[in-house]
Amino acid sequence: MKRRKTLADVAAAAGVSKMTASRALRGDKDVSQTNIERVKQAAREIGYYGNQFASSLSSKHTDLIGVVVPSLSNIVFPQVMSGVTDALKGTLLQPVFGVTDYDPETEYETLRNMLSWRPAGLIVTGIDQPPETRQLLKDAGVPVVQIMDIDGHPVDACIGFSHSEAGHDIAVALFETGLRRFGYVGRNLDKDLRAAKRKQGFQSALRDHGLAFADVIDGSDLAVDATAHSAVECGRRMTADILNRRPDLDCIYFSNDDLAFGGLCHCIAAGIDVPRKVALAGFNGLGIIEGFPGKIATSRTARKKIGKLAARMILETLEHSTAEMGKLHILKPEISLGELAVTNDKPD
Amino acid sequence: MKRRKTLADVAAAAGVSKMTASRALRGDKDVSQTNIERVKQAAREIGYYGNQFASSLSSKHTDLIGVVVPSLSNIVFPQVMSGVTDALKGTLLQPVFGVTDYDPETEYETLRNMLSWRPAGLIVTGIDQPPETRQLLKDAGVPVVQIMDIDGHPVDACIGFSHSEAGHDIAVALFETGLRRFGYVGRNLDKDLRAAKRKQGFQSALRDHGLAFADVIDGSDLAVDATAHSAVECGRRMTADILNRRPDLDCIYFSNDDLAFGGLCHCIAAGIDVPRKVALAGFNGLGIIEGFPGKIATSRTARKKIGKLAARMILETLEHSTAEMGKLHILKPEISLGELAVTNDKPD
DNA sequence: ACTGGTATCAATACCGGTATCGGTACCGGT
DNA sequence: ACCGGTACCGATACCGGTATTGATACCAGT
Repeated sequence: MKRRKTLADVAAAAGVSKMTASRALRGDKDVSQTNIERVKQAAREIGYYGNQFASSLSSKHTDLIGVVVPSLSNIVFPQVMSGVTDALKGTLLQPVFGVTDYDPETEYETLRNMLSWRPAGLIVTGIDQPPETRQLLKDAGVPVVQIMDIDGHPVDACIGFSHSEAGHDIAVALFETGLRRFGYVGRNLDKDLRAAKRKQGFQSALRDHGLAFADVIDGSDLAVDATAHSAVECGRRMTADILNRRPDLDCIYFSNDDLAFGGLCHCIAAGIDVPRKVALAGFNGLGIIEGFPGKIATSRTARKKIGKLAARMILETLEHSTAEMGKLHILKPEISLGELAVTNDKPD
Repeated sequence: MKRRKTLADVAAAAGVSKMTASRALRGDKDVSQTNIERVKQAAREIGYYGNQFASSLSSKHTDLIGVVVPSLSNIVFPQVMSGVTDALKGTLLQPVFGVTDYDPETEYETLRNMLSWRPAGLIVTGIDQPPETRQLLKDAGVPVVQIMDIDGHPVDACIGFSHSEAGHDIAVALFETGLRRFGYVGRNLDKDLRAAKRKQGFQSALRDHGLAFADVIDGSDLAVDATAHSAVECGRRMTADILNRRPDLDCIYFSNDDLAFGGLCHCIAAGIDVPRKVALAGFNGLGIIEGFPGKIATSRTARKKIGKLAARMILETLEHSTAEMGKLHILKPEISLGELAVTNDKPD
């Protein structure tokens, strides 16, 4: 393997100094038009591409934005990442992704690792990092945006919405359509803190009306092996279970749309009329529920937009060295009741 | 913002030289036990974490594995990424992801950019890169694994399967269950070359029996705005369209499971018996089709495993400086006919 | 006491870029 | 002819680590 081309090679080929070559390639000023072309031509000819290590080390500056998400299997996070990528397209900045598997320890390590790359900014999912991790973020010395959750104390900027409120709100909306006997189906609540918050919010709304979940399946039952099956499949089975135990339920709140959709699949296969016999409510507003439009109530979250905004906020902060956008952005989920809505009122 | 801690600070705090501190932190040899502890203690106290730029520049060595995927919105690729991440967990290597949006130009730029990080290895989706991009991969001087497709000439190692064969095989399987009037529903075939290959393979199998697609919707029709809706929603609408035009179809081949599932949703809502009135076939074996087990025929691809294998192959190559695993791994998709199978034979 | 070997450490020279700053050439104005 | 200003360029000194080499101390063996 032959030696990699360096800037010196380009400079030599173009007949200029390293410095001029460097400036020409970066579009810096103080280079004549002829030399710009000469250098670029030379670079292309010998197949030169820069060395970020040298560049970043020397300039004490990177174009990296660290993005930490808990999971890749939940489509929601790739969508957030996609938003970030879009917002950064065309800028000089570039996202770097890290996955934590919902594990605080892994999260800490991932962040440490990212910081060793001296990113220009950080986007981190969630707001409930343990103290040590928070400290890391605080001391990072770069803009930090926490996303997807605002129930807590942000380290710096924060974009998202309140999950407990989201749970609360859809509970109220469902209650107002006349539903009374609620069940809950979820899984991985021990790790997915935000889903747990939604459940709590839902419960608190029920309590306001003197109600409580008539039945709960949260995956701590061994009824379903959460890891062996897809979310849709789990939702289907858990729904079968809960409706078997409590056929009188008139509404089931799921921890997300995938599970809810699984629930719908069960109901359709079992000939259960949704939403008249039992209403189903999920969370996120995923594309999947468009398969049977209006059947599943949900809270539509602006995932991609959150990613975009987070990236833009970092950009702003870097450019103006102070966030002009404000430190907190709330993108309240929009409740969609689907067919449930026609009996009472009709939003959108 | 105070100056970042450097190795020199650690060394000073520990009362040793930079070099000794460096060795101690990296677990290199030639350091006394007492000094190892002294240095590590000092590093912890002043909150030191390394500078990858300096480290990698000096050692001419990185722990990065570049992973290039075409999209984040198609759940398949996050799953591949997830496989890579898993396989790399516990090693010193670390994945860095890049997204191309199915655009060759973006792919080229993404790769150039990755190479400027001097990765230790590259995992690239697809095998049909344009010449210039291929050259980049060839000259990279690091192990390159192309994944997800083997229909073509790999640059180096290659893990995946033949899409045209996959299309061909499921066509044969479907034909053997007695189906004869086939329709095709897909979208983005201009960009998703692998989907196009499956379609071709399917067609060639049909030709072998003197058949052809009775009708094709590939999204070039303006019937559905491909970008405005989810894949499931698109599948639903396109299926409605094609069955409206050709109610006599007895099987529809979709470019993937999302679309196929949308098709199933339409059929269920419209009271069309699947698979007896019309059979549906997709591709990938996504979790989503477990919502109605057995209803959709599909080819189950080992996406996560492909990611894992690719990462492991890079590891192997780096360790032994020669791939012991062989340069080509074919993970042939497993055909699942679902309910169609019971009429003829029963696999699994 | 002398030699060779081992363990441990520090000084030095880079890695491949970029910031900085001091030239040089050339221009128009007087 | 002289001067200040501008445009352009290159030598030099780093950036923060690591590979390399050489130095030192200490020990066992003879």
